[in-house]
Amino acid sequence: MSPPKDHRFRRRVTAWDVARAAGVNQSVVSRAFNAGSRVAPETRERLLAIAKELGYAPNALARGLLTGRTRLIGITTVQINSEISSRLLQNLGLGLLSVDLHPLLLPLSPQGVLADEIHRLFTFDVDALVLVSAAISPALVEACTAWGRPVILLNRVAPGHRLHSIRTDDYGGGRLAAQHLLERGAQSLAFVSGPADATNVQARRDGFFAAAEAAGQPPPRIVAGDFAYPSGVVAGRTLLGGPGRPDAVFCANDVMALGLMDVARELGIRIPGDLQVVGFDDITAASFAGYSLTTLRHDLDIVAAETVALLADLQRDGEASLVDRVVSARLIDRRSTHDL
Amino acid sequence: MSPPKDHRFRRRVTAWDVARAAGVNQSVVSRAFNAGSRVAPETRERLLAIAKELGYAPNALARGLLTGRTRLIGITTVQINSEISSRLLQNLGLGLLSVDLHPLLLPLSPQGVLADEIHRLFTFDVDALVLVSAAISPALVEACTAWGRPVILLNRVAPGHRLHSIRTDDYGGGRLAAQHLLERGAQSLAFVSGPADATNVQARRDGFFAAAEAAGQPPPRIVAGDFAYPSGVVAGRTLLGGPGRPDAVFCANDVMALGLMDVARELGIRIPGDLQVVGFDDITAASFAGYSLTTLRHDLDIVAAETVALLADLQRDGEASLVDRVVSARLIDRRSTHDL
DNA sequence: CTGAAAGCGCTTACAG
DNA sequence: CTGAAAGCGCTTACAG
Repeated sequence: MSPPKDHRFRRRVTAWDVARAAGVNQSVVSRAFNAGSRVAPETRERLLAIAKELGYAPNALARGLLTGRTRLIGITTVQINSEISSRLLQNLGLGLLSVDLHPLLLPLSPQGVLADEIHRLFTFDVDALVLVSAAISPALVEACTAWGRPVILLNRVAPGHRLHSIRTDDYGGGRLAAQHLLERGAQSLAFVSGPADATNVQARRDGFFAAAEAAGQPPPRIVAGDFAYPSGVVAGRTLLGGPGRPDAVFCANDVMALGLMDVARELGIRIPGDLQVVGFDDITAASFAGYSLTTLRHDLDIVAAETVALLADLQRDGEASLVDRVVSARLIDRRSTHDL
Repeated sequence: MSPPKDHRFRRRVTAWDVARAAGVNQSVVSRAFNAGSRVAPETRERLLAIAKELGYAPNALARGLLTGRTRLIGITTVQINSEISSRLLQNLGLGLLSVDLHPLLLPLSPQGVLADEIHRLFTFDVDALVLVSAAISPALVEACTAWGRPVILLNRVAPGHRLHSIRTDDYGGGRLAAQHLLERGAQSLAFVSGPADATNVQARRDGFFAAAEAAGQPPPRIVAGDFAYPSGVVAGRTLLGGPGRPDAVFCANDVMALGLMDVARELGIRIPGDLQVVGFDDITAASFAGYSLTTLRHDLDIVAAETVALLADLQRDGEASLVDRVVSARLIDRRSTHDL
């Protein structure tokens, strides 16, 4: 086989250049860069040195095309800019790099339809897919199934499908919230909800209600929210402005809880004296001195680490038995439920 | 040329399958998928229909290998989990997809050395590189220069090098902060700084000091910070706890300003009556009712849009003249400097 | 307009 | 242990 002709667009340093400089066949260069291959140790060292000098490194695309393993992991996420998603993405990305896997991103606007866009990742031949906090539509499940490679859902579930799932225990977190509030003497509970299509919000609510019922409480009052700060303010005005004010509120996320706390401050309602508040997420602002919000913490490093471990296994073994890992949420006890 | 044999690892649907099903040559299938190529319109339609049925789409890796354009854009960022970085990443990613470019992520831990890791992106043959708020070391500049393809710095500069730069006007923002505070009657200014290696912090400080001097003020007092909330609290205690308390503070970012405001609240110092505060970034929490922080807003959508436009140009033309775009920061006037 | 062929940069059986 | 060759899935001159 002969060395390649000049490239149309640009000239890269290739294995042929190294081979020529070393006076060996190109395939030997390839072997020098593949741990498993038989090469004379001194040959390998010599080739590696020449490669370094020439600035050569194997082209990952060509390798991927040939081996069927691109080491590319498709990651798709709506709202990278939410604190939880972005922290998860950071942890995940760092973990992937540590096992020589590379995140190819497919960010989606909230209005975007994932099932339509997902094919972009397929054309790049990603080895696996990680869906971060994305809504899982039937069309999406179908596309993933037809695709035939591993898919991991983060903080979402799609029961009855061959999709791996790694997630925070939202139900357990909801239970903890109710138990904690009741232990501290709460008499009338309320819940501020999130977007209707987020399956994890439902789980948080269900856990909260179940624990309340188990303690002999009537069903908590529910106020709608959409995860954003202003909806927490609105919920606060609704719950705290009129008669029948609850003495304990569990918000489906922290940001809304902060809005509700700001309303309480405005109305002169003392926290935790007159009102206890619990959030979910443990965002940075929850620990600010001005709030000190008790909340349920996602263990995102665990979620990320488990995801990376699973992906590394899949690279080795091709397939793995279906994973459904639930990471428990931890209650972070702060002043919004707890006087110093 | 004959159709390929069975693949070692898995069988994809290829252009050959479509060609066989349609009774044409594989090259015709390729042309059907390339807008610029001559194919009989009816042939194209027929092929597209068959492709759809078979679930065929051209493999982006093979295409990239051949054309020298992968449509992959390397994006590297330290701390995706900071609100500004993650919002920038979200905007950027969305913009890239809209021009059929794909973000390959290289996240870095704060201790990570970018110059060492950057080669990973080179092996994937990315068409260009975008560095988000990364420290630009000489080694990094050298690696990028040797690589020879376009590099865009976001919110950083590296004067004297062939690296494009698109950034917020930090200096101008610093000036605006000082002017705004002085207009509102501030008598003694202070500045809470950020990490020493962030070039944008220096620019904010320089602008702030320059405008103070231009107004005949003595140089503001400086307190060190590191961008994190606790350092804002410490700065607050330092500045507000002792004698010679300033009546106006400009913080290098919002998070520290919030820490300082929480200290003021604790000490019973009224904002803006006794103390005016200005931040930088306009993070979500700055607009919370409990803070209502006046701040300088990055126009991240503009930064992202300009970046995408530049990358799209580069795809078309190969090279472009060096871009150094400065996007002005906008003062967002809230209650921390302004009674209702 | 379509077909046959070369080639992108690599990996991996297959000989020797 | 090394060389020669085939092939991953595509694009693009080159003929006809």
